[in-house]
Amino acid sequence: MKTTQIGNAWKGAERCENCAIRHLVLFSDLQKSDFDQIHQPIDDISYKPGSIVYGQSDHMEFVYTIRSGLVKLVQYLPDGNLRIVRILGQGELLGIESLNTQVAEHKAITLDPVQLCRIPHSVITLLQQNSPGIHNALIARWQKMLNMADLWITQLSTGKIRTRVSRLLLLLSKNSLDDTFYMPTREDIGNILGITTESASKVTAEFKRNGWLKLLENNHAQVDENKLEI
Amino acid sequence: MKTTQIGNAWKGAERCENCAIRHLVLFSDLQKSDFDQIHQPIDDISYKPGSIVYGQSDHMEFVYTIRSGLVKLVQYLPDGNLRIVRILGQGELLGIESLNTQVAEHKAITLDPVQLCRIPHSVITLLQQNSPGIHNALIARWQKMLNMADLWITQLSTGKIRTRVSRLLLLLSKNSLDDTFYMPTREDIGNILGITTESASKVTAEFKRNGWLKLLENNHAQVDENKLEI
DNA sequence: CATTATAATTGAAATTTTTCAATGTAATTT
DNA sequence: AAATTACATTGAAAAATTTCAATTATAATG
Repeated sequence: MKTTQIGNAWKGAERCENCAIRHLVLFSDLQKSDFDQIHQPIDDISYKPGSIVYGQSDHMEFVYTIRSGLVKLVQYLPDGNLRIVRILGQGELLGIESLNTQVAEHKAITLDPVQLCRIPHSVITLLQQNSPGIHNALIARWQKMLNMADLWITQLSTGKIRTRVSRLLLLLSKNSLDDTFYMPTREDIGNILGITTESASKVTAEFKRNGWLKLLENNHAQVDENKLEI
Repeated sequence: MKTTQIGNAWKGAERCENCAIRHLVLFSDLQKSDFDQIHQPIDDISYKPGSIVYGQSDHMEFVYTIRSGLVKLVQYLPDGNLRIVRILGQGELLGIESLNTQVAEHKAITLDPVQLCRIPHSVITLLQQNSPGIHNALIARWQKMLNMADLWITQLSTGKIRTRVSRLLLLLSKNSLDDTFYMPTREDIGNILGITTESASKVTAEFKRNGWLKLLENNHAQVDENKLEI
């Protein structure tokens, strides 16, 4: 975990102001004067694949903007079982729920090399008082999260396994910028769909045999969207 | 569908101000001066069980506060299949997502006799500009929705059917104010859990035979929480 | 109250999914 | 490059779930 301080007590958030992906993040609507209010350091942190950003029930003092990479949100059942409830990517906010409760609802684990900006709760609170634009940015994130959660229920937890694996791969493919996408491990596919690792493997192996799914370097893959959509 | 106008162009929202469940609804934090800004009518509407409040993809100009009763949110898959993604009760907001997009993400159907307050989007927009308290009230609803959605994924879409039916009944029971709760039809249980009506029936019938579930008048029921928790 | 319609239950067979154990493959370390 | 480790695949049997068809119970209606 490598940390670079983006702003600090005297420099404020000038680097946020000029951030290459600012249009994608929470601060897109802010003005220069808004940035001048920020006096807490906003750190830019790099994570290796498989790193735990925070754990379920952790006390939280930060939220995290994803600059690049993918993060899975995992939730545990009382019996120790778990389910992956979302996968978040660039521009999305980790730990948004902790702004109100100070507690993380999920465990957040990086899937690939990830860069996050760590924003203190106090920065958000301050902006909420003085920079009304931040509200819409936050609500937009809530809305996106809820849409994704509903999609998880409707598309990924309903129907036969083959259908659900198809829907997941299509989703990953269509959300990707190029024609390849991050291919989760079979275990993760299982935990996304609520099925066993073996069942996930049987279906993905079948798709590969059919030529509908091609595995590439670096945990990436490519699908024939037309074939899977049937 | 019986409508009573709560406020109107000249009376404003004085009845909202004195609403018996105001502490539970979106307007809990508002001051007298806030209510004085409201000049659009807020109607109080009664629905019979099984009424459609709005449909998926409907153009929306209102959100709805639940004064009493239960409402299910249904989402359709492209193939015509459907899933119930949430059940909402007193104090919760229907159509919150339409505040940003003007479009309903779900079909909303009443489960029992329901009373709703229909609030024009314009009222919320106005309050967002002048009454900062409304933001927290809205965010609290987003957060509750997302918690419920995650719970639906983790608890209700994971595991064997018997476990999932147990979890659902426990959830309904624990969210209820008294020791009875609204018992969904077996078809609805199926659409909540993503299983067939028959499977839902087989398990609930078994619970009844075991004496763990008792059906009462009026689509209500009671469970032995200790037995189901095993 | 009798009738009709709707919802719930049940059982047996078919299908799907999991389980368990073994093997194959790929990536990483020594 | 060999050894080790982790991940992926496969097959057969067991278990869970769906399907389909029939029956029973409950609610709604004239």
